[in-house]
Formats: sequence, structure tokens, C-alpha cells
Amino acid sequence: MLTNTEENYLKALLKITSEDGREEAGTNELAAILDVKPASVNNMLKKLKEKKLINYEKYGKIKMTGRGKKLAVEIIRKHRLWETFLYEKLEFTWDEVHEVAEQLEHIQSPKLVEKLAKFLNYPEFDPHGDPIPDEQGVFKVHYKKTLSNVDVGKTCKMVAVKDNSSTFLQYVVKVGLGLNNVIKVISKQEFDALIEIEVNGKKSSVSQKFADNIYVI
Amino acid sequence: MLTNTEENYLKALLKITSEDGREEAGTNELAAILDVKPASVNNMLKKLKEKKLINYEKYGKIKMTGRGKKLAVEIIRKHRLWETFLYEKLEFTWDEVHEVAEQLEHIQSPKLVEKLAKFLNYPEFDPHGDPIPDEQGVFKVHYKKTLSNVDVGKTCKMVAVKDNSSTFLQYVVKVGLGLNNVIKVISKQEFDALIEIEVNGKKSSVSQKFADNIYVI
DNA sequence: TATATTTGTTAGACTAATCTAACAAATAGA
DNA sequence: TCTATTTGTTAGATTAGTCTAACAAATATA
Repeated sequence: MLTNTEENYLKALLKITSEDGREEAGTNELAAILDVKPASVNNMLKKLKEKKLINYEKYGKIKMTGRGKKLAVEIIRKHRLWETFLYEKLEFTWDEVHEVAEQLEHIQSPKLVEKLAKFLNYPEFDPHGDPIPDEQGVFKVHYKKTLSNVDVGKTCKMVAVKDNSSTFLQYVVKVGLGLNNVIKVISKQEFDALIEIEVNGKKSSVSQKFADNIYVI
Repeated sequence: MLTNTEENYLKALLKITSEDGREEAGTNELAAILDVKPASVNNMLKKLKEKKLINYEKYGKIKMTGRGKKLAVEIIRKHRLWETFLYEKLEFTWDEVHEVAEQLEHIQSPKLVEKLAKFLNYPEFDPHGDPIPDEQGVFKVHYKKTLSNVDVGKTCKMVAVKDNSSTFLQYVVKVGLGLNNVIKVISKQEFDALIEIEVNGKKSSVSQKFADNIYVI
């Protein structure tokens, strides 16, 4: 049985190593995501290695084991199912669900997870458009194309966001954007990389950084 | 903000001090309920006193403050709302809900509690027949009469159970009893205090201890 | 009332998770 | 290649919650 903290380390590791191509993570990087000091990470790495959830040697890179990945995916599954529940059944807004799901994801009860999935009709994507792995840990294919990859004059559809912080999500809402909205790219400024878009007839300008965080198809 | 452990101590204290008439609790008693050693309780009492959740002096009795009671009632509210959710929406059985609710009751989100209550249509009793306090902490009146108080030849209706352990609940089910069942008391043996009852035309014998744990009207 | 039993307390140790401060190894840049 | 910077590690302290063992106070009983 894992502690909540151990689960959070696994989740952070999965987050890093599932950025495409990447297989390994570093101590500082992990510390930054978890908002703890590298020394604390180092301490925890020993425990995770002991429990065979990661492979790692002194001064080497951190790599998750199969078991580690499996457990991390189960936590992601719980997190996203709870987000879906909060959004669809309890009328939480897009940007409120994450924080509460961070707590709910640690509830230990396999039965609860499966009953919840059933109750929600086995959803495949959470309210942010992120895929919910099934009981076997299989994800529906995720989107790789972002708003910044869309050529001038072309139209695309927003399907997910990369950054799930409520700060960013509130900003998205403010710009008039939402899941499944059709976005037309009007122009791109070479000077400051600002992208002019049109959503529901309304024009606005967004930064490169913003556009990098909007997944589209 | 309280830790899960502190919340569990408050809950246990409320449990003891809400047995009718009682206002105070002792160290050993608390230790027994929480399944820890008296020394651990003693240690925690200092913290709870520091936080003004209990009144207590060395070698004296433990008494909850208003604030302590209020917080404990909030936890009870969450616990029973979650039990209701599990039972009514996720098809958990009577005897399965308690264990999972023990975890869910510690989720910190006032919004979640109120949205959940609304979603469940502001239930007044949980699946065991225990009253769910409202947002102001007010309980619907609880039952005081148990199956052992019913006279021979009389009929009563089961409305709640006192012991919520899954062991007991499974036993209740085995005897053929359920919430709102009509029970007729056929006879009482003076020799061994066994009570013969009839439920849905089926006769069975239950012990004094068993009957003490069945609330009726 | 004197003693035995129960009840409650203290001191000191342990684990999990964190921190700071000092240090070591690896990598990047001149 | 040599040094500066970044990255990672260690030791030792801290907090929350638990334990055991020894002891003290309160209560029950002969």
C-alpha cells in the first residue's frame, strides 16, 4: 500500500516521462513539480526504489518500472473520473475540479473506482479533454497538435488543454474559449509571436505560450 | 485546518459524549475506540486542547468545546452523505459503505459537501438509518427504543442500527432483517435472554446483545 | 483505612516526510 | 582542458503520530 505522498511522486514522474520521447526524469525537475526541495526528493527516491517502483542509481536518471507506471496510471484514472463526476454530476466548473480531485484520487477502494466509472458511463475524456485510461490502463490516443501549430487562415477545434492550473483555465474562459470550440487563426505576428484568432465571431490575440497550451484537431 | 487524525479523535469523542446523558470521556476509552495506546491519546489531547477543541486538565475528564463539537458534526455529516451516495448512486451494499466513507469524510471542500447534499436531495437519514445533520449541524431526532425494549407479542419497525461494523451488518442481513422491516416479538427466554422474532413470516432467535443494537419505532 | 486495581501520564524511541546547510559529481562554456 | 554552473547527495534537525516501559494519581475493595 502506498502513502498519498508516494502516489504524488509517482504521478509527477509519470507526468514528466510521458512528455513524448522522454523516458527519464531528474531530481530537481521532480522537486520543482512537487514543490519540495531536491533533498526531500532524494530521500523519497530511496523508498520508491526499495519498493521497486523506479529504477535509479546515484547521480543517474530516474526511470519508472512497469509496476510504478501501472500504479501511476491508476491514480490518473481515479483523478480524471472524479473530475468528470464533479463536473457532470455536481455542477463544478471546469477550473474547480482539479483541486478537489487531487484529494479524491487517493481514496483506496477498487470497487469505488469501478462503480464510479460505471455510474459515469465509462467516460473516455475528462472535463479538460484529457483521456481517462480504462481499467487495463489503456488511454485513448491523445492530441499532439497545439494551437501554435495551426497555419494562418486555417480552422481547428479545441479538444484539450495542456496546463490544468485553475489560473490558466480561468484565462481560457476569459478569452472566450471552451472545449470543442472552433478556432480560426487570422494572423501571426512575427515580431512578438502574438496569434490573432476568431472564436464564435469574436476576435482576440493570444500569446505563443498560451497557444502552446491549447490542444486542437 | 485539522489533520485526518485530529478529525478522527474528534469523531470518537463525539461518539462517546453523545451517548445520552454523557458529557465527558476518558483517555482509555478513547484509546479503545481509536485502537491506539492511551499514551498516544494523551499526546493528542495536548494538541486538541491547544487548538481549543477540547477542555481538559491533567487526570481530569475530556469535554469537547463548542468549536470541537461543531467540527465533529461536520465530519459526521460528510460521512453519512458519502454513505448515502455510495448506497443510492453507486450500488454499494449496506455493509460496504462505512469503510469507504471513513476515507471520503476527510476530503476538504465545503463546496463539495453542499453540492453532494443537493445531488442526493438533502437526505435526512443514511443507509443505516442514522440521521444526517444539516448544514447548521442540526440532527433529526434519533430513535432511543431498541428491539430489546419491545414487549412480547408486540410488533415494531426497524429504523436504524446502533453498531455500524460490517460484521454486525452482515449478521443482520443473514437473520433476514433490513431497514423498515416489521418485526414481531414472539417470546423472550428468561434463561438465556434469547428473543424469538418473526420477520416477513420467517422466525428466528436473536441474542440480547443483538437486539440492543437494533433501533425500532 | 490500607491496599489493590484501574486509569492516566511521562520519557524516550521510531517512522514518514520535510527542511537547511554543506558538499560532491556532472555538465557547459570560455 | 579547465573552471563555473548546474545538478544531485548527505547529514542532521523538525513535526506528526505512534509505540513501550515506567511511573503517578484516582478509585474500588477488602
